[in-house]
Amino acid sequence: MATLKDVARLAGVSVKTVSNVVNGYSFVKPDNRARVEAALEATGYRPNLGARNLRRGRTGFIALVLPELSIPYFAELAGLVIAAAQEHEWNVLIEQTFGTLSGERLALASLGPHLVDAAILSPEALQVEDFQLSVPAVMLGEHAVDVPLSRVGIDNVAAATFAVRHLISLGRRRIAAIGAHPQRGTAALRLEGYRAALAEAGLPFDSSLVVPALNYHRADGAAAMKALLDMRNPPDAVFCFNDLLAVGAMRTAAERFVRVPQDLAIVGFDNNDESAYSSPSLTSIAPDKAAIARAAVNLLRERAGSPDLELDDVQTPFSLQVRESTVAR
Amino acid sequence: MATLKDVARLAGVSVKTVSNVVNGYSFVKPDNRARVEAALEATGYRPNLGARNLRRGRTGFIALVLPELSIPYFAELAGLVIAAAQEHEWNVLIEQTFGTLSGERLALASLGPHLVDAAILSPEALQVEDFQLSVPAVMLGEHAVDVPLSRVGIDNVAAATFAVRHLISLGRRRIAAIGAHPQRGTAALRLEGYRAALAEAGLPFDSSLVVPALNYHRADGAAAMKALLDMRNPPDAVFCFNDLLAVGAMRTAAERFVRVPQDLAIVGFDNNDESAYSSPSLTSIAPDKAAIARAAVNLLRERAGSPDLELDDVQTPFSLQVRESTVAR
DNA sequence: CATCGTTGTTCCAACGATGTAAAGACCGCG
DNA sequence: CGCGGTCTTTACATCGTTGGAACAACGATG
Repeated sequence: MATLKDVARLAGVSVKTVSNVVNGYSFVKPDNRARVEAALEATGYRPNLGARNLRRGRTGFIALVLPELSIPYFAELAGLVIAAAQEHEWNVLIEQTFGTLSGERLALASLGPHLVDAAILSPEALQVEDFQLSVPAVMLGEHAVDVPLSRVGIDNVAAATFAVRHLISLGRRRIAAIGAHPQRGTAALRLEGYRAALAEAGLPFDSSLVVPALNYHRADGAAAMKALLDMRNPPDAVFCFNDLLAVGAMRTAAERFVRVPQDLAIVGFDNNDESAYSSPSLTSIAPDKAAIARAAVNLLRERAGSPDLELDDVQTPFSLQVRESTVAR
Repeated sequence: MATLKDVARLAGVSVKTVSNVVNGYSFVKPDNRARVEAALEATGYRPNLGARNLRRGRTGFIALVLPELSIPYFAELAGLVIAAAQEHEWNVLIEQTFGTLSGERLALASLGPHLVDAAILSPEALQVEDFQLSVPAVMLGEHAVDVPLSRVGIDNVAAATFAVRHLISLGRRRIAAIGAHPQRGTAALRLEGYRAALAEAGLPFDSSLVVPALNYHRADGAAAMKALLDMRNPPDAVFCFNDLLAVGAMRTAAERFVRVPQDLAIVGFDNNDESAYSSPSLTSIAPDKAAIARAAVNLLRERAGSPDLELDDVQTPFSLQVRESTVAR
């Protein structure tokens, strides 16, 4: 692998002149520049990023800390973050926490300024005292406790209200919610939006219709739905706090021969790619994931330059994708 | 951020002694070791990986080059690769190619030895002449042309034969295939397996039942299925070259009120997480993804040590998950 | 007591790049 | 012709780390 020194020797100039050419410094004599460029071409020189970054005091990496790549929402988001980071010459390092406190702490601990310039976090269980980060960071989504970090995401309360309002507008009156969780900030906010929509329509809040979910996987949604269908007076609609829960719920409904949407309307949250292709297809709150990714990376760029900018809260747009799980073909 | 120098000053020893302690060198006097360890603790020292790797001539990163993280198979695999790499102190850098030749070339070009120690590739369109890699690499899956790389993956021909044999054993006689592709190696092999199973059962090969797919997304499967159902003599079973195609095909079947599996049995390939929860759930070839990830990382470990090991071909196990898309509840 | 081998420590150079300062080339002007 | 200023290039130090050589301390040995 060619180094600056090799190129310099070949071109008959100093190492620094080559460095100047590589970095686009203006004051290089045309014939020297030409010789250097020829030598660069001939050797196939590629800068050693480690050395460059050591010298420049940055690493060229950002971390993306998320629960699991096997969760479609995070996989899709990760792809978009990688693309957005690439435009700013950042490489993305993905750390999986599996949603556990220890996993998240481990990931955070490995995040030194020597490894990454900044980080994007999607925490679920972290405590306030854990947020002693040594690099600028942005948080995606919402957290249960107030945390000294900038944030990017949609307005969860508004989105949840919007979703439940949609169910109400279809004439549903016994609307359940799946996904309550003691620690997750987003869960609390979506529940709040659910209650707001009910109140707005003058519908009673029935806590037996709120089913908690320890995880947000398909299996949890299926289990929660079983519990709801076993009730003496089952719901005529369900608002699920993410699409995986909704997919699980739909699966249970199908197994029990409950017709969706006739007997039971279902709304999800996240608008995973798969939700447009299920049978029935799933109505879902669709956050603009690309906007989230771009906003997060942009925030980090500002923060990485000037570390002590004040906290920001970027609200990205969302919409409701209405599909067959609430409105039959 | 504390450096070795800071720690050395605090402990009253030389930089190298601290380095020795950090790297577990045996011959350090107990009291010096103790003082150094105290100083390490006090300063919260974390080695600068960039500098360390510059000196050691390695980077601590491996690249994972894949089409898209939004494709569940790759997302699940990426998660497993990250986990496997972590056990060998490797960080994973994900590069997305979007399955295009230019995207793959771009990704390969950015893979210098200064950036990564090794790479795991999932190429789709690359030509033989592109495989001039400057780092050890392993390929996942199969490639259309012979390529000088070690390989990890399942036996695609055997798996495809197994899948189609299953359809035949259910009494299906007009079995279609969705996913033929001029460039993809896996497509050619799966097609070969499909033909082998037909031949074995004495069934005729009908090329009008083989539908190509330019991409392997859900939309492509849906479109291909439409074409099949529009035939004068539509098939009674479909073997799809991946689960996304199968999901798309099932969607089309549902829209046309074709009953699965009664009128049409469907088998997929990859066994995505979502395939267990669709309605009907999807029968699919299930490669052992964790085994693939582990094998790939292990191969790279050997190759990174001694670059010119002979090519290897690791066959990982697979099974057939039988579900409702071929056998009704 | 000189010598030796084993331990323990330090100094120096190097990895590949870039910032700084200073030196060299070149120009026009008085 | 000498001076000052603008280009252009170079030497050197530096980022934080580790390998190697050199050196120092030590008890044991002959």
